[in-house]
Amino acid sequence: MGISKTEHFTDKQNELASLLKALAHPARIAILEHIIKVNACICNDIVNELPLAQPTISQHLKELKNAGIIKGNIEGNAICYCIDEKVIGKLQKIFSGYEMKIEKKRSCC
Amino acid sequence: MGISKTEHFTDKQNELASLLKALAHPARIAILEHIIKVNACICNDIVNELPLAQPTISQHLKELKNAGIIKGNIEGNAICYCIDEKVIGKLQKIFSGYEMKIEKKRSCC
DNA sequence: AAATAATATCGTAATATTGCAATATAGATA
DNA sequence: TATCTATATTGCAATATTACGATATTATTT
Repeated sequence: MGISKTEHFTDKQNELASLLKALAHPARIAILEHIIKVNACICNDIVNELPLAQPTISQHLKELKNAGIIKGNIEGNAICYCIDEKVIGKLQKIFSGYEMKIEKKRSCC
Repeated sequence: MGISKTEHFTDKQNELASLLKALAHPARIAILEHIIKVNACICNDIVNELPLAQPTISQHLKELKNAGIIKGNIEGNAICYCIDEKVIGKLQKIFSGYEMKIEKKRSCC
């Protein structure tokens, strides 16, 4: 198949899975980390930084942008990308929540 | 293609991407959340809980187990699954780290 | 206005993922 | 030992993802 049966899960579960999928690629992690490091940069900086062709970088940036993880501002003929704190913050909260619940219970295995 | 050029990225980046991929499916999020909720359960509980066929659940469990997110103990003819705290803890720390770095800088867009 | 620079989009080939029926395996129980 | 119960594996069809060459778009520079 290759298609996920999203209709049976909660909106939160689908959203989280979708966010994680947007980050679940080493190039997109590398892009995220590079933007965090330099605070903001244009697409071409990333093309020079990573060993991938320009259309491939553009595609990865689009996915990160669609997920709300980064945002881009037009600056002349370039586009300045930076992190949108909200989504990373959301992920951090979700994993903190998981960890707290797991710590409370434990036992078993 | 469909193949990722992992050889050009750091081990940490590849590992994180791989972990996130293991969680990047609503069924696997639902499985994780169910196990957290009930602390530990056998595969069949999940089959009854989720609207997916037994082989599909088994496949998702395998991926979560390979990623180290859950672990399974044989109990008679059933297998008792529970969370391995280490990996969720690792993810929580990584996202906390990202958030701290982002908060420190900010500006731009 | 032409050339250049930065980015996006399209089309496509290679590969990966998802879901499940059919079947295998292994322990429990009658 | 035959049957039942729980889980895993195999094989396959449908779909998604990844990567990139070719090309389009848009703004800047000459």
